[in-house]
Amino acid sequence: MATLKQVAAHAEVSVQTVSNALNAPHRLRPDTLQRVTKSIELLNYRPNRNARSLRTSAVELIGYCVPSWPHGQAHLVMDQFLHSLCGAAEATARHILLFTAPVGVEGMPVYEDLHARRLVDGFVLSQTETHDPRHGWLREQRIPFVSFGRVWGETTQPGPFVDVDGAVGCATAVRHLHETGRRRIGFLSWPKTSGLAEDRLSGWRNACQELGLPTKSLAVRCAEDTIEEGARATAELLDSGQGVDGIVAISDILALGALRELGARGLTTGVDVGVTGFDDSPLASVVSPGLTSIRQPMDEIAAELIAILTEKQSNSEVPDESTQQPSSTERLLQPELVIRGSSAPG
Amino acid sequence: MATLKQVAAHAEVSVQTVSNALNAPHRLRPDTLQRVTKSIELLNYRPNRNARSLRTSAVELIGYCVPSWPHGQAHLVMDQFLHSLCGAAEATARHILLFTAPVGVEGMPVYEDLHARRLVDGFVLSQTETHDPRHGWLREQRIPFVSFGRVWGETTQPGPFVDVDGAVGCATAVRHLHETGRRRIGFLSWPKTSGLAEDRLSGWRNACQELGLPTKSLAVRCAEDTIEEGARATAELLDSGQGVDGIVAISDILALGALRELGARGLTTGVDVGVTGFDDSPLASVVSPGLTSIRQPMDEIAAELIAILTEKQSNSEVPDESTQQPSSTERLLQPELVIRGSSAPG
DNA sequence: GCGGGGAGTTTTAACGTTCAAAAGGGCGTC
DNA sequence: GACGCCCTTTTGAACGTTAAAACTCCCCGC
Repeated sequence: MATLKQVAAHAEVSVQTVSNALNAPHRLRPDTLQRVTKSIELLNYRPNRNARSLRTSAVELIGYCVPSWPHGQAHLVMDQFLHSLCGAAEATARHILLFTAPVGVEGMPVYEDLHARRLVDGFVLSQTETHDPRHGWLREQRIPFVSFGRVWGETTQPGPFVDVDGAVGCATAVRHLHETGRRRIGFLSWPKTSGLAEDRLSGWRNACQELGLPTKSLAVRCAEDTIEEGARATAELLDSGQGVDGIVAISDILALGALRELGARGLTTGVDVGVTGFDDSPLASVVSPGLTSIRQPMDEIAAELIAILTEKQSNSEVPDESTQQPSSTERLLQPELVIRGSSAPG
Repeated sequence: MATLKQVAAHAEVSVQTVSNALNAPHRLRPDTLQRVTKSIELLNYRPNRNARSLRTSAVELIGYCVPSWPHGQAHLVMDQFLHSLCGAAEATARHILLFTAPVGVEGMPVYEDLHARRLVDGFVLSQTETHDPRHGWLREQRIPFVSFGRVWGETTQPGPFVDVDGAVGCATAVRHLHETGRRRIGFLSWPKTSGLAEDRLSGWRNACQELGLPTKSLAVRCAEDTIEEGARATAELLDSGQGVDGIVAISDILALGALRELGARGLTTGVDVGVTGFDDSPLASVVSPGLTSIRQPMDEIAAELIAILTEKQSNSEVPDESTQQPSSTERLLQPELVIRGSSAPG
């Protein structure tokens, strides 16, 4: 494996010149640059990342804790997210390092250790919980991080975040169902303890009120995110005798439950009742009729996450104690409604 | 951030002694060890991984290419796999580095680059395809790797692998359905081009023949892995007039299609017809009745992958040109049938 | 002709760790 | 008491890179 020294010898220049050829080519005379470049190619030289990181004390690696869900409750869009995140990281010559850690504050020593041993420069957090303790902890330790998802239950966010406007997403779904002629639109939600759920619920309620649609007793809470619960809640809506003709579900799984219940009752999804889900998970396109769903713009999210994290790092070189302003970067991105058969004009 | 030097000064020993305290504690006199250990704890010292890697030229990082599927066709158990893989890596003080690459041989320069720049020691491959070119390429470059999944279509495997015996899995499913009283068991498969599918199909066929059950025209191929196709194939089976009372599906998605079709015909899953899926994806437990499914032992798989990769690395220190035997490590693990309502005694 | 300046290049000195070899100290042996 | 040996600790060098300072030309102005 060729080193800088060998390239230097081959091109008959000093090591530093070769280094400059790669990191600051404008400093070289054009002919020298060309000569060095040729030697680099000829010897198939690749800089040793460890040596570079040791010198510059930047590893260009970003830590991401792979979430461990209770069995059966899986993150159906995680592979999409990871793919986007990797892509965004690579666009800035960085990579993603995966690790596991206990949930909550219990896991913080793991984060701290990875940072102290210089395995990563910073972290991308996801699966934020209400009053998530990780953000504040990392902030105190001055460990760079950015969160995918707001921390619910706080008046001010404990750090930079990127999130998707779930309320707007649900409002869009409501308006779409309204446009296709639905007038009694129900909402399948989660327990009140979920900040995420309350946010999305508010989007549904506001949109309905704006359009002059009823909301009273049209929101049903599901105890867990299963097809079974979605079906049960749908049954509840249909049995309420309000003539429900549209259902906005807070997740694709619950929406699938709705589809099942409609089918069981001999109703035609997309004709008798319009249904939308959330996340545009693989399920949405695999089911039939296809499930209209609210898609989070993963590529954009990932790009913003990486951008915030990298600009944070370069800024943190001047950690001015006195003017320690939060200056948290906050990005709220707009989701996109992917329309499929489940909401076809009825 | 404390360094070895600072710890050494604090404990009044040389740097090397502190290094030894961590890497070869038996070399120190007990009292010295204790003094050094105390200083390490007091200063909260953590070795700098970059410096260590530079010196030892081992980064303890394993590359894994995050698969990019055509939209809609997702890897439902990827998060399980990644979680297990991370855990196994961490058990040996290693970590997983994620990256993206074009599929097939096109992506090999990315692998080569990561290895040349010393970002990773080796790779875990997955999503192997028939005649996958990656394995041979890596082998030629003498880049350590291990494959999750056999390379189908080869007479000898091009490298070490860990895989799950899909044939045995399907045979188990057949026997289970037989035990619960089913006598005409169909099989939902994929196109013939999939080596994976042929393997699992053979398991179904052999088990049926062993039990004296019919197989003729009881295997149906689905063009793609969707609920729609699963439903269509199930309809085909039911319409064939053979009195099918059991269905072994090659994937959970296809099984879901079977469930839907049964429901649509007023048949009760688990009573009239028993159904099994494959992978025990989150869907299996989220659907109702729960889907009996064949679970791949992810933790065990991951542990074997990491074990093979790490022993490979320590062996490769003696790359004896003359006795260049393949010596590929090959592990075939047994899957486990997770029984749920979809196959309840009928 | 000589100092000033700038572009291009080299030299020096790290970054934090580990390996190899050398040094020190205690102890038994003859 | 000199020698050798083992056990522990130290010294010196190296891993491959980059930041910063130093050096070398060469051109310019006065």
